[in-house]
Amino acid sequence: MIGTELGDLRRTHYSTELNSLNEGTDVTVMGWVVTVRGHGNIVFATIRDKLGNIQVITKSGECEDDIREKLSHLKEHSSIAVVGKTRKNEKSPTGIEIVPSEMRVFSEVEKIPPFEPYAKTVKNIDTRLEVRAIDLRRNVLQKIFLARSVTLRALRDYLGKEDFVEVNTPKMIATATEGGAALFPIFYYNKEAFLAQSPQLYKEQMTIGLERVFEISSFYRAEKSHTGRHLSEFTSVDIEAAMMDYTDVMDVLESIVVDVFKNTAENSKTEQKEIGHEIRIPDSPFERVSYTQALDELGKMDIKLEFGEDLQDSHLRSLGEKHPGFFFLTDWPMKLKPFYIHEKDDDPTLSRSFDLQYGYLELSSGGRRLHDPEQLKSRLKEQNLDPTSFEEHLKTFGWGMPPHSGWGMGLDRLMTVLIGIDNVREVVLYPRDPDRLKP
RNA sequence: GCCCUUGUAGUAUAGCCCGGUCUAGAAUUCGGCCCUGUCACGGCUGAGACGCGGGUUCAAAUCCCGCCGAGGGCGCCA
Repeated sequence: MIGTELGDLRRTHYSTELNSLNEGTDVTVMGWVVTVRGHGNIVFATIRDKLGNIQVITKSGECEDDIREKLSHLKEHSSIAVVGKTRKNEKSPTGIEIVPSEMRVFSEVEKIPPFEPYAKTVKNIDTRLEVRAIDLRRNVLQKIFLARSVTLRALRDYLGKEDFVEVNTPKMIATATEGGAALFPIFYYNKEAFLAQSPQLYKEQMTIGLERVFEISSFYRAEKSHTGRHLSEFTSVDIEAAMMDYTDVMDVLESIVVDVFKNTAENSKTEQKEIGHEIRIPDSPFERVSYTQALDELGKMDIKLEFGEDLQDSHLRSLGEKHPGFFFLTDWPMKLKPFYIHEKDDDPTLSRSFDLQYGYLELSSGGRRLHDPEQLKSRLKEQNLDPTSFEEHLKTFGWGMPPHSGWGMGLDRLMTVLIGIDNVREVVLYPRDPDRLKP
């Protein structure tokens, strides 16, 4: 019997659950055709679902001829259900196979797919992104996003244990004059508005009531960056904590990174195998290198920089070679840091700030924030920002803003490090960059 | 914004440097036929491509120019 509708039919087992069943058990599996191998009077097909593959065998005399006939012409990626009995057979790839008594073809492939479902590597990332949904059906991609899911859970678990409250801040904002990265303008009824590039101001305000907050969300930067580590829409992990100095949140960052690596390593064993990368748990504590030390180290490599100069990508690459793996770059000059960063007590030209590096790759940056509104106002002026644009933000500081610190970490970059891939687009479902808005 | 690389069937590629051998080759995919234990089955057979527009030349996939597309790097990056 061959049908086309789901009707009352439901899956009874996933492919990987069949091995524990007795021979002759009635099962219904649902999934997608991977390959069909015809031999005239005997036709094999491999069906995949989200957990794995299972072989279907249609042999003349064992199974209706029209099922065998139909199956032999199904194209890869077709979505089907097979109802039948299990049979153990050593010649089957998984030791068990299904002899069908009924088949339903939900959706038959008409167009030729751009690549085979079993393909491990397809060179052209653009071809894949054009048909991302099909791309994501490939094993490797499935495993990457399963690992990402494990990582997200580990982050939430850890921060929850440390009494951080998960919050959701607005992504549509009114202020455009925060300096730094360019914002995406949007229409907000009859007003101009922007997509948020960070939860910075909101998460700071939240420390008044909730003390410790975190957010994992998408943010937007209209920078025309063409690199393997920038996206126009990216996922950021942000925390902000009252009554903590920057060294305290560095400790949080260090242990959450180690914890996430440990957790993801343990809970994605099959994923790592499929991806072909073994997650290594980093040694802690991470090395802490001050900006001033970094200048010295670069000087010894014949790279002369004046105090106050920003570290270019090439400089970070040199530092990254000297400090492979994770390390903190701390105590940056005030002038290189945003207006809300707190200076050091013993040297007001230096800030209580840090970046977390993985080699040359910047994973996170954070620091101690100013909580005195007057200081904030004068810092805004120093950086040629208009304090009136920040009135909404500043007024909250008049009601008992505590000392606080925090950081933001790029989740997509963290995933590339975890998985050992060098392009963030591989670890984002539908990446957005200056040249790609679809699909 | 700047720089480098690149564009050949559905896909991934050979050919390009050094123009004629290209009627553009092999793989996979797709169509047809054969096959009762395959497993990316196999065999036979058929179909399918030089991004677009100019130029050089007796002759252009091949050399030159422009456009378009793609990849990467730099810069930018609360």
